[in-house]
Order: sequence, then C-alpha cells, then structure tokens
Amino acid sequence: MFGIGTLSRETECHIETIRYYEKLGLLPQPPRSGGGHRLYNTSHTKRLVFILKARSLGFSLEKTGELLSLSQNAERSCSEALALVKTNLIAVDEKIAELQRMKDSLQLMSNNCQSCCPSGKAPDCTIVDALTES
Amino acid sequence: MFGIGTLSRETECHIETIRYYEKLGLLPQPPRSGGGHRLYNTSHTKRLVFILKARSLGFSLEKTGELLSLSQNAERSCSEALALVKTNLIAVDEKIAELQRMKDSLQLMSNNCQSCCPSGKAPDCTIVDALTES
DNA sequence: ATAAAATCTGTAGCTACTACAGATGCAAGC
DNA sequence: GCTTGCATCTGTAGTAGCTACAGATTTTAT
Repeated sequence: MFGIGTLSRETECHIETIRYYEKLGLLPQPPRSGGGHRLYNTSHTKRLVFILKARSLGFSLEKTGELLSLSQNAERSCSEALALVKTNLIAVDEKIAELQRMKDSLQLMSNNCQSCCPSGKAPDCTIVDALTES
Repeated sequence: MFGIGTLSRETECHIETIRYYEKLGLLPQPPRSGGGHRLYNTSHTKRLVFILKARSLGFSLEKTGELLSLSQNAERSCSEALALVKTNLIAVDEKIAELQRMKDSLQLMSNNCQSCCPSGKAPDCTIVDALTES
C-alpha cells in the first residue's frame, strides 16, 4: 500500500488529476489510512496506466470509461472495443485533415510575406490582407 | 445599421459568440438602439470575419487580438505578424505529428483486432490487452 | 393593439484539468 | 514525546472557447 504521491510519481500523472479521475468514477475510491489519506495498490496503478494510455490515444474520458468497463467484462466483446477504436480513428483522421488545411494556409501566408516584404516593415502586409480580404 | 441576428447570419457566427467576443474586447462595443439592442455596420462585419478566419487557422483568441491590433497599426509591422504565423505553424505541425502517432497506434490496434478475432467475441481482446499491458 | 420574434443580461454548464487556500496527517530526528 | 517539515486532505475557483438556458424587454408584423 502506498500513498497518492507514489502513484503520481510512478505514473507521471498529477495528484490532482488522480483525484479528479476518482471523482469522475474512472478510478475506484481507494481505502484510507486512519487519518484519511488514500492508500493504493498495484491494481490501482494498472487501472490508471490504462486510463493514461487511452488518453494519449485521444480517447475522451467518457470513452475511456467505456473501454474500462469493456476490459473488466468477463465475456469481453472485441467488436465493441473495435467500434470505439474505429470511431476514434475517424475523429483523429478528421482532425489531421483540418490541421493540414490550416498548415497549408499558414505556410502560404508565411511564404508570401517573406517574399514581398523581407525588410520586416511594409504598409501592405500580406498576412493582414489575407485575413482582412473576403 | 443592422442587428446582431443579421451579423450572425452573415458571418455564420453564433449570436452568443459575438457577444462573447465583445466581452473579451475583440469586437468593439457597438452603438445601441433606444431599447438597448446592438446596432452594427459593415466595419463590424469585417472585423468579425477577420477574427473568424484567424480562428479557423487555429489562432487562439489572444493571438487573434494581437493580429487585430497589428492590422490596425498604421505602420504595420510585417515581421511581427510573420512571427505570429510562424509560431502558430510550428504548433500546428506538432499537433499533426502527435495525431499521426495516435492514428498509427489506433490503426495497429484495429488491424490486430480484426485479424485475431473476426467473430466479434474473444476472451483475449487485443485492444484491451494493448491498453492493459505495460 | 396584440402576438410573435428578436434581443437583452446574467448565470451556469461543458472538457479535462490546474491552482490555490487553509486545515490536517504522518514520519523522522532530537 | 515533541517538533519540524513534507504529504495529503477538502473545497472552490480558474483556464479556453464557447453553449445553453431563464426571465425580462424590445422590435416587428399583422
């Protein structure tokens, strides 16, 4: 049994975040010491690592909760987990596409600006114009 | 002079968002009708369009405010605008890279799952395993 | 004149945390 | 046994960028 600081250090997850996940029900309420300090064991660590991995893959905390309950279901339904992964994959793909569009526009603005006013000052900044014009 | 509803329709920006931008100081406080309704003109439209474009390029509202003040500066400093654009470009690039990593992992999980348990049910779901294992 | 639509202000909610304040708990050294 | 200092506690408020009300008023159309 170890305290929240140890769990935080092991998982590199902030203490406040751990408590926040507990509040949301993603982590179970751990037993407490006589004075009220939370006491964890390795099963808590595993569960938190699961949550953090899902987070790093872009799953919302709600979806992460669904994955967690799937993972604890004795008769695991692979297809449900697969559906969650695929939905997230589509969302990630869309975000990439949108960011790529942003990147292209920004690149264009940057290139235009550098070729038209290399001195650094110009009364007709192409960047401002690009944002101003319709 | 027209009302907030018209401005909202023209720019496809929600009424609440317009008021929010005013509250933040991105949009000036417009004149009011006798009864207190906001009255806009085309200069407000232009400014809002500028904001919305910057938003669509991933600028934070704070950075958008900086771009706005640059755009209104008589002696426009191209280099400052360029710096803002470049900083944002780097941030966008980093986000793309991170999402790409997510995508690769999700794709791998999805492929593994589909090849190992096409029936849809399996007691050893590779997705759950991937999240559980260290 | 009246009904319906638009707008007003102000507050609370959303996601996923983060940052306090102020009160305790705990462990180690003396 | 006592003190010191770090760890932890609860609860609230803040962050970004909105969104969604409630309840009151204004404007517009008939």
